[in-house]
Amino acid sequence: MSPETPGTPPTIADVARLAGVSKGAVSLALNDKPGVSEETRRRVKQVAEQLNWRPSIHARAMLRSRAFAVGLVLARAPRQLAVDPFFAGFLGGVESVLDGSGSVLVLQVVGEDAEKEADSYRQLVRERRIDGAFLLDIRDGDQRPALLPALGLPAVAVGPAGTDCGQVPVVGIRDGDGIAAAVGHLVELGHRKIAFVEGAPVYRHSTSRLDAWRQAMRSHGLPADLHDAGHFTGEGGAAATRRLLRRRPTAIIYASDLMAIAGMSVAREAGLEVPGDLSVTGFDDNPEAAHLHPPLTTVRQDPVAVGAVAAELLLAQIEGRRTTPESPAPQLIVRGSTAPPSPMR
Amino acid sequence: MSPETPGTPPTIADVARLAGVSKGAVSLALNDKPGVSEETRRRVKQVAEQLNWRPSIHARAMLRSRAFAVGLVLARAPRQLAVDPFFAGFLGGVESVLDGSGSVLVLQVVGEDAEKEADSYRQLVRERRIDGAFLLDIRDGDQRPALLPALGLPAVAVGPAGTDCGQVPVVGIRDGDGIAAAVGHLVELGHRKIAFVEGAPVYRHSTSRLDAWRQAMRSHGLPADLHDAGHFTGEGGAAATRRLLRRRPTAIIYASDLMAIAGMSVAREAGLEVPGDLSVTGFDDNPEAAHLHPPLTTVRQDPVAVGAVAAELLLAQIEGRRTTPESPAPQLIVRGSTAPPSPMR
DNA sequence: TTGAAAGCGCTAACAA
DNA sequence: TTGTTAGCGCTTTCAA
Repeated sequence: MSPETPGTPPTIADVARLAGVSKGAVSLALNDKPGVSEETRRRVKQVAEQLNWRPSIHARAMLRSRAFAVGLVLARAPRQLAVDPFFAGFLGGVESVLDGSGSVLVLQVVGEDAEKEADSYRQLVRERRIDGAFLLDIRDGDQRPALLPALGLPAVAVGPAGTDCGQVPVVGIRDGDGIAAAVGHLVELGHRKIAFVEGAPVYRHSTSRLDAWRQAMRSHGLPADLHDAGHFTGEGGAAATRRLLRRRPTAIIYASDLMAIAGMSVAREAGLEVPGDLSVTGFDDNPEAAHLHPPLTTVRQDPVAVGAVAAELLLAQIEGRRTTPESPAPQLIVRGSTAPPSPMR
Repeated sequence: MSPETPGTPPTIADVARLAGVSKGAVSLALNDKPGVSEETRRRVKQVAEQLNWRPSIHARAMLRSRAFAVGLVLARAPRQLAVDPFFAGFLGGVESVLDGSGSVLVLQVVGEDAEKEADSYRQLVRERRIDGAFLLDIRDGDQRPALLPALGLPAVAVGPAGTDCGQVPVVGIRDGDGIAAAVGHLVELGHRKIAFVEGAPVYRHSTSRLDAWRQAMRSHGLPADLHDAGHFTGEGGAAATRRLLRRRPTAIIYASDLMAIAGMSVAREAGLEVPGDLSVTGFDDNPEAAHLHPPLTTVRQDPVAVGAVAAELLLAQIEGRRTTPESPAPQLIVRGSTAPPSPMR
């Protein structure tokens, strides 16, 4: 391994001196621009390699007015972040694309405060810290789809397919297809009283799942009247389940695994067997889902792919390229928490 | 709300011109340095406010050779990230401190490859992108405690209390106390055959929990022979449980909630009641833990506090200040998955 | 093909 | 108390 170089990192002047050329020549040589002989280019590259030199990101940023960084601002309480396996996968996908691109990710977590969130974006722009931004957790009446273009900041939104974000392109998540698959699966098993526990109505990815459930129910000729909000929390999911159970559904579709897990416990405490007396489906395919008792039937998205697509799209926008990204379809994972309804009920 | 300013952001020259002073005066005025009259300072500040001006981070970075950013490089597969509520809380805590500091967080996720991880740090330093870094997931034979100081990069490690990271200060997580509390709780209930499922032995936070279990068992005069590795995954936890169950423990302590959840399912499939025939404890207090059936007795850390302490320490180190951070104690949350052992077994 | 020089936006040392 | 100026490390003219 090369020896580490503590203290001041080498500058372009060091490279130039050692290669016996001017700073300008070094720049041309290393950026593969014409105006320098092959021989010189080779020597310069070798010296740069040997010195372990990289251009200072700040010096480059001053010239090109590019920060070589993209931003992700999240208005969520840490606890709400922990709940969400989508986020971790998304990050991984983003990084996989950023990796070779020369840009890095600047992450800010600001708690549930839309105003602080907007200020974060403003400040990142004013300080020229980022060249573009991701827009997650699109809300009802969200100001960001207007704010980011107004700031002159390229942006990519991630949300349910069909979401309108004005000038901001959207990587469409096909949550709806996942919910429809869950409804179809349950109908096929013979269920007719299929309830739905939505998340937090302020989020588009919550309302879109509710809408998808409604539409799927209607398309099967079933009433879409049994639903309640669980706010994506365990407590909320449990409370919604308690209320819904009074109306005797034979199956409940939850907009998240966490709520489904809480719901299963409530059902069991009410003396119902899962899936014998009540079928349950979740959403997300948390790591726990496959290892519950019974294992949870759920919808698996591919957050890594979504992150990669979003990052690809954002970089393309920043660099003025065009791409037509494909966003992956969700998948229904059928496990043990769904079964035909009991004839008793 | 102030109108957004698309296009080129204002520079210090714009502020100077509008305020009718020189650029130098603007700099002094806004950084609250002496050498400028109160009257001028007031006017300059007002103009800056009105123009919505912030100094370019890159220009400042060139002068002070500071990037006003700190780095966090994570060598984990996205799936392994999703499993871990600690990480999300830690991020939240870090951000809460960074928020008012003028620094931001640069995050890199590189997959499980120690060499890529090291290269990430090297590159961030060479490009002068960060002023300091966090060191998480300390492993056996980890090269980073040597690498980061060699790169001249201030760093703060986060790991089990007592971990030696050479020149890198460690924010000690007192996992051991949590495990000891779990053992104590079970012993008090009357258990004597208490097994332990560790995580992935390569991580210090895995071995430290195993060691804590051993030591606690011995201190109660019990043998510490029933243990197995579950690698922090659901599959691993299930497999370890199957093996351990043959040796008829009355309780199993798991090094993570995910493994505990998988273990409970395995026990139930083997015809054992939890907690009637087998008591179970987890670690992390995942959002699901309280909503399982039965709810899981587990150890809760305070990852938000840990993140805040680590960030505080890192900033202090970068700025040459001294602090003596306190790291919070973990807490045993007793729920329904633990009970006195059945007299039958 | 090469070298010298200007300038990106800012701070700090200087002179007025 | 002020305004001027020299750079920080780099890219990009422009001359040689």
